[in-house]
Amino acid sequence: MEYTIQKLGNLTGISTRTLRYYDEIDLLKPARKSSAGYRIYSQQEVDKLQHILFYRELGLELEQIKTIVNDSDFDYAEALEEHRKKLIAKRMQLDLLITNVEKTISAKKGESTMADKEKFEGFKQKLVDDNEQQYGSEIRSEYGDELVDQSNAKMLNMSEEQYQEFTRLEQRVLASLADAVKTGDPSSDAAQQTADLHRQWLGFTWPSYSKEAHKGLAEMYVADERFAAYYDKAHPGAAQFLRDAIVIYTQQE
Amino acid sequence: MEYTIQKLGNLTGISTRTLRYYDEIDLLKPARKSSAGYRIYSQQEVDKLQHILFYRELGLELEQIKTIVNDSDFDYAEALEEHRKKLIAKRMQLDLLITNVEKTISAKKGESTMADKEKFEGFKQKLVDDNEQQYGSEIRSEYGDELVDQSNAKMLNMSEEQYQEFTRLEQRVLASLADAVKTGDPSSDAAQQTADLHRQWLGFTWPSYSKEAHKGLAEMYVADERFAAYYDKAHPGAAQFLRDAIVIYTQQE
DNA sequence: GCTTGACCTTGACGCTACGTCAAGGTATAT
DNA sequence: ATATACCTTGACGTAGCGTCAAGGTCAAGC
Repeated sequence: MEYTIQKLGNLTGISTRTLRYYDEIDLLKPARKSSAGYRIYSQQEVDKLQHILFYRELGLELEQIKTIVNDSDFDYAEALEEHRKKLIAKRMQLDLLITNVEKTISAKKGESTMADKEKFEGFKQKLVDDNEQQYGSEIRSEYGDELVDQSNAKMLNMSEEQYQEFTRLEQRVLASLADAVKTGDPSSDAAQQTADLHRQWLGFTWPSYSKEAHKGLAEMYVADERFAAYYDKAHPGAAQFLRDAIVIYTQQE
Repeated sequence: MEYTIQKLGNLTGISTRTLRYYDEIDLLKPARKSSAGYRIYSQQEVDKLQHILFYRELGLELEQIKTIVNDSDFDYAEALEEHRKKLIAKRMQLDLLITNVEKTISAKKGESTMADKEKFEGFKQKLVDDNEQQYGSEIRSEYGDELVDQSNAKMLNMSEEQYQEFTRLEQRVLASLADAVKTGDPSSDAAQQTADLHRQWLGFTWPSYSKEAHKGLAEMYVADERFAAYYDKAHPGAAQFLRDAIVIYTQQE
């Protein structure tokens, strides 16, 4: 079966302009051209187009897609993982935006008592600061821990001390965990202390404590490899160990 | 104080090209031009630029900003609210994208037993369906339940990023609550929106949603002083208010 | 064989918000 | 006078097409 450009367009829901563009950038070339210069596509191109659309659906850039569909021995996995990171970074930026917009809205609505000018100045300053922070972290790496930490701090709207307290506590959890894991016993005092620190740490971000939630989170620590990696950084097997300790901890009392 | 283009650029961190561009599109014109044709900006323009940058920071398009800063009697609130909705819609699209990418990654890793072709076909179909759903729901309303549910589904396998997402959502609940409580009306849109955010937030830690459980938790918010203290931090009486809002929310429909 | 209408071609501008030369004039200090 | 820093306008490039525009081709009906 052969298709003219419009036939193919109707089949796939892609505009003829787009198909011509894909031809132009060497992403998808027709099988041949008719004597009058018409583009003729065959089944192979239909299949290839489906591949292309698949990746386009995932938000990849056409240049990347070109590489993927042309190089048969391309590392899809890595490309996708890379792409995922980019998307997540984007989402974090969006989150920042949304928060700022919401702040602005509520400030505009709520505190008309405040001198408008003054308010504005405050916002301006804040945004400038935000900007610098963001910019700085962008330079550091694509989206390193810093950005995450900073946006967290900002978002949490914690006071600075609180935030430091929070991160300190996190460090203490890690340190304590590294220590406890050496005992090899999740029911040991050291391990149970770690679990308790972990509970306190949770208190910063969760409004309430429940054993079930705590245990649920612990399960996630082993189920999700990214989480696991975070804790295993402290010591190999630490995520598993922490899970066990928390399970015991939540069964207590 | 008067500024040449570069002076102004250094003052505000904006490139001269950008300033020239803003002149070109009539967003920010210099106060006057020197005899040699140099752009001269005065204090007024500095202030206006700050306004512009403020809105730009919020992700508004320059055309919109032009309207806002030129029409003195413009409805900021509505424009911002509109913008917020757009951002949220974008974020949900991003969430879907991320989900799809993750699905693809895990499928590639996990089920290499499946014939590649077959797998692909499935995905294609799935993506098409997703697409239609997405498109459909976008038409139905700005962001219908489907999208919310879909993004919820993803959250159930919480990863590290998702955990951060979770904490951010929590902050949004608080911000929204602080805003809503000022209306004094638990049935107001703002209050109901807060309740809805709260529901979404629950989705992170509860395997399934039920109105009863939701309402039960709300009751606890006033019964237990620790809960109350947490929410009252946002605004005195906020816990009570949130309870009332959730009760109304769960009675809906 | 001619007309009509549907389909095809290439070419080029438009969109967003600038970055980045390029070619040439201006201000200031030495 | 010269070096240097600064200014101007003009124009191309970015991603992924949408949207004319001007003109050639094909099948069908007369």
